[in-house]
Amino acid sequence: MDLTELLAQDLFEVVPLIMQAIRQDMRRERGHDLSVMQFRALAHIERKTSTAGMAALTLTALADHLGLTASSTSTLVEGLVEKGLVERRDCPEDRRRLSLQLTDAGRALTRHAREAARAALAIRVQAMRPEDTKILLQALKILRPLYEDTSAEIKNMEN
Amino acid sequence: MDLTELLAQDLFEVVPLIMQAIRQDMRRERGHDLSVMQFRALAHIERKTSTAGMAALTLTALADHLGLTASSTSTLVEGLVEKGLVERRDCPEDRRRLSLQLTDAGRALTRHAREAARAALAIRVQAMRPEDTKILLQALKILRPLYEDTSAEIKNMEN
DNA sequence: ATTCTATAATTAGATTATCGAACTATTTGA
DNA sequence: TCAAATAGTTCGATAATCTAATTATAGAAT
Repeated sequence: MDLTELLAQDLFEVVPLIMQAIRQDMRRERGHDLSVMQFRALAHIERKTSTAGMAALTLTALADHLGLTASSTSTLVEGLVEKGLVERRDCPEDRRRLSLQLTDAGRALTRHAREAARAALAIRVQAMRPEDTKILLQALKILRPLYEDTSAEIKNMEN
Repeated sequence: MDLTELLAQDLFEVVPLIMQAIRQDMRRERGHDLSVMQFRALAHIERKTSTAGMAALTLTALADHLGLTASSTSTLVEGLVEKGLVERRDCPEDRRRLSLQLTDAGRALTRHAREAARAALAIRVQAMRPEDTKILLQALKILRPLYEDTSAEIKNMEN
C-alpha cells in the first residue's frame, strides 16, 4: 500500500470522527444554537468583511465557500438574519446582489462561539505535546489549500 | 493567541471543509449509494470483525463509534441489511444483543468504496510533495486517538 | 422465586438540513 | 431592444437525525 493510499484511508477515517466530535461539542454548548454550517457562515462573513475596502460578500460566494447550493445558503442566511446575527444589505453596483454583514450581536457571538470551540478542543488536546501541536498546525496548513474554495471547480467537473 | 487556540481555529475551519469535500466526492461516486455514515459503519464492522476471536460487534458499540443514537444506528443498519451488505446475527451469550457481520457483498463493496475514496483524494493530493504526505500521516496519527471511541465518555460528561 | 432495575434493540413521530426546480428581478451583450 | 445569463428566493420532496415509547432479556436484591 503506497503512502497516498494510506493517507486517503486515514483521512477518511479520522476526519469524520473529528467532525462528529465538533458537532457534538457545538450541540453541548447550548444557549446559542448554531449549526456547524451556521458557524462556518458567520466565520466566513467575518473574515471577508473584516478588512475595509473588500468587495462585498455575496450569497453565491458564501454558498461556494460552504459547498452548499444557493438555495440552501439562502435558507441558512435567513435563519441567521432572524436571529439578528447577520444583515442583508443591498448592493448599489448590482441590485441583484446582496452584501452580507455581521451585526454587532453577530460579531459578539462569533467571538464567543470561537472561544467555545477552542475550549472544547482544549479538553481533548490538553495532554498534547507542543511538538505535536506544531505538526498539526503544519498539516492543516498543507490541507487547507487543497480543500479551500474548490467547491466551485468541483461542481463544474460534474458537467 | 497561543498555539492551542490557533490550532482549534484551524481545525474548526479546515475539518468541515474536508468533510464537505468527502461528502461531495462520495455523492459523485454514484452507483453504490452509500452515505458517509453507512460507509463508516461498514468500515468499522470490517475492522472489528476481521480478527478472529474478537467479541461480537453490537449495535450499541457501533452507535458509540459513529456518535449516533442507538435508534439512528438501528435504522442505518437496517438500510445496510436491506442492501444485503450486513447481517444481524443472534448473540447466544446475551439474547438482547446483535452480532453485526459483513456479508461477502459487504466486504467487496467496502473494498471498492475505500478505493473510490482513495481515488477522490488522489485527485486533490496528486501534486503534493512526499514530505507533506508524511507530515499529514503523522498528524492523523496524533489526532486519531484524541477522537477515537471517545463518544461514550463525552456522552457521560453531559449528565 | 419473584420482582425491580438496567440494558439492547426497535419503532413511531417530529425536526432539520439539504437538494432541485420554478420563479422574479436585474444585468449584459448581440 | 430583446435574449440570455446571473443573483437570490420560495416550494416541495427527501435524507438523516433526534426523543420517547415499547419489547425483550439479564442481573441483582429481597
